[in-house]
Order: sequence, then C-alpha cells, then structure tokens
Amino acid sequence: MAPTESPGFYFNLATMRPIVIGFGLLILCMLVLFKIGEVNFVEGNVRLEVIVAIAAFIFFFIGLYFNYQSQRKISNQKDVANPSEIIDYEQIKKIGLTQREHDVLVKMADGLSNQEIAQQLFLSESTVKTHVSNILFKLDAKRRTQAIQSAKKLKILA
Amino acid sequence: MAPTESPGFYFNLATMRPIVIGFGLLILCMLVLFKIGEVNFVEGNVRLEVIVAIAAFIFFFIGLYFNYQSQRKISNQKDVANPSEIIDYEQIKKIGLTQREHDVLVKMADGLSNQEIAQQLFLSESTVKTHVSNILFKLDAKRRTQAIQSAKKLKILA
DNA sequence: ATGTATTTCCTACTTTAGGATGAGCCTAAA
DNA sequence: TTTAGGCTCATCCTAAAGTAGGAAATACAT
Repeated sequence: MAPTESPGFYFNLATMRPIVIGFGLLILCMLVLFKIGEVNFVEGNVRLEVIVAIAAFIFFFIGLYFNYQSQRKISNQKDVANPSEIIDYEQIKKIGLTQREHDVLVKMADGLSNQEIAQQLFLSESTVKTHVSNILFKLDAKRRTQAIQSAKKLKILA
Repeated sequence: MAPTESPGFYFNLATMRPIVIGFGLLILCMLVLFKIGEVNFVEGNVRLEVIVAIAAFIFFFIGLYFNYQSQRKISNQKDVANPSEIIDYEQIKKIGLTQREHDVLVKMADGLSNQEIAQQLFLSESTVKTHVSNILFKLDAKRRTQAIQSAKKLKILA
C-alpha cells in the first residue's frame, strides 16, 4: 500500500470469483431467511437489532477481506516515494516471479507449510505446490529453504 | 503465527484497538437508534430487508476503510528498525542450543538438505536429523523454515 | 480477435523431512 | 566412579515436500 497516487481497486475475476459468489450467496440467504421468517419479525419474536448486528458483523469482515484482496494486487505496484521499502520489485519482475508466486514465497519465508499457505491464501494445496515448484525453478533452488535464502539475497523478501 | 512482515491480515492489539472501539461504538449507536425507533419497525412501516441491506452496505465499506487504515499503519511501521545483524550468543545459551545444533541451524538457513549438511559437517544424515529435531523442539517450530524464521527473530542467525 | 501469460486445480509418483526410540562413546563435573 | 550432557548413529514409520504432466478459465496486451 502507501503509494501516494491512489491506485484504485484492482479486481480480476479468477481471484475474486469466490468473494463475489460468497457475497451474492450471503445476500440470497439473507433474503430467503427474511421471506421465511417474515411473520416472526412482524410479531416481534426475533430481535431486529440482533439480525442487523449479525449482518453488520458479517459484512464488516467481508469488507475487510475484500479490501485485503485488492491490496494484495496493489502492493505489486512499486512504491517510488518510499525508499525505505525493502523489497525490490524490479528484481521480482526481472526474475519473472508473478504476483501470486511472490505471495506464496512470502508465506513460505514465514515458515508455513503448503497446507497452511493454502488456507491463508484460500487456495488448494495443489495450487500452492504448483506455485512453489515454479518459485523453485525461477529462483534456481532445490528446496524451499534455499529459495528463501536466495530471495533474501535478491531483496525480493524482507 | 502472526507474521509481522507479511502483507495480509495483520491483527495486533495496538493497531486493532481503534478499530474495535470504533466498531463497538457503531453497534452501540445502532442499538440506541433501534430502541428509539422500535415502534416504527414493529408496525411494519419500514421494510426489514431494506434496513439490513443498508446496514450491510455501510458495514461493508466500514470494513474496507478499516482494513485500509490498518494496512497504512503497517507500511509505516515497516521502515522502523532494521537493526544490526549480529548473532546473540546469550540468546543461544538461553534457548539451550548446543554448539553443534547451532552449526546445523546455520547450514539449514543456507538452504541445505539434511544430506548436504551431513556431507559438509562430516556427519551421517541420521545425526543431522537428530540435531534438526532437537533444534525444532528447542525453537518450538514445526518445520525447518519456521525454525529459521524464529532464529532470525531471536538473532541467533545472521 | 487472438495469442500469451496467469491462476487455479488435479492425479500419480518420488524424495525429503520429521518423530519416536534406543544405543554407544566421550568428557567434565560431582 | 558414577552421572549428566553432548555427539554420534541407527531403524522404523508417517507426514510433508517436490516432480511431471495435464487441463481449464481468465487476464492482458497487441
């Protein structure tokens, strides 16, 4: 983040699909619930505040996640104004690492297993393995530990 | 877990406190408003769906904004402190790592496999495995990557 | 519009890592 | 001389990592 020029939101369908679908389903479920429970609400058996509070909570976190996804994309755009930035985004492009691969690389360096990375990035373990393999190839590493070491030397990891 | 340097969800008390407080206040305000306007809702003059939908959208964007704010704070914190990369031998003793274990840890951080470490230190792979297991236990890590990450934070690795 | 690159996911397979346990050897301290 | 800690090595087993190859949808640029 922190690019001085406002980058705007970057959405691509592949990564946003689950979010959009989830968002839509949530609204649908909500509407269905309302239809079903309409009488109850009119009779005042269910506290309106509770419903709204729950909805607020859910959508609050959806908003968090939504923004997180877009931030992830934005962070790819290099930050010229902030020289203290440790990561060399030019180097990343030079090596040919994609955005998603770099995401995985960061998680790898945090010491996460493929499964944990999959959970945190909302991917299958298969996908993570694919990314890891590509990372190892592009960084000319035989193991993830070696890839992390190389990446830090190349300043594509903090 | 809470990898502090990685992008994504970053929750610590310091950065989240204003968010939590703000969120709580908003819900409080909402509840108060409901108390005030309770009669209208019971009478069914206002569509419940509309209210909830509006609440959902509001909180959705609040979520967006809060995440945006927290992200900004993270990127500001990044340029704090990139201290010297000196090995803290006191820390090593404190944790209980032996000399040989530290040797292996260093090789691990270089991205070597157990077999390669064995060759470089003139050991059998079995011995290296034993050392690695002890290292993982003493550093409270599940994987070697995690051990490396922890070790660097504890300054027992350059 | 079309071709290239990205992202996602899969199956099947091999290799490496890691856990649990035991044991022999050496050294320094009690 | 026991004892304790450290170093070495082993086996057996499970879990995780990594390879190879394919496939489908999307993204992006020309």
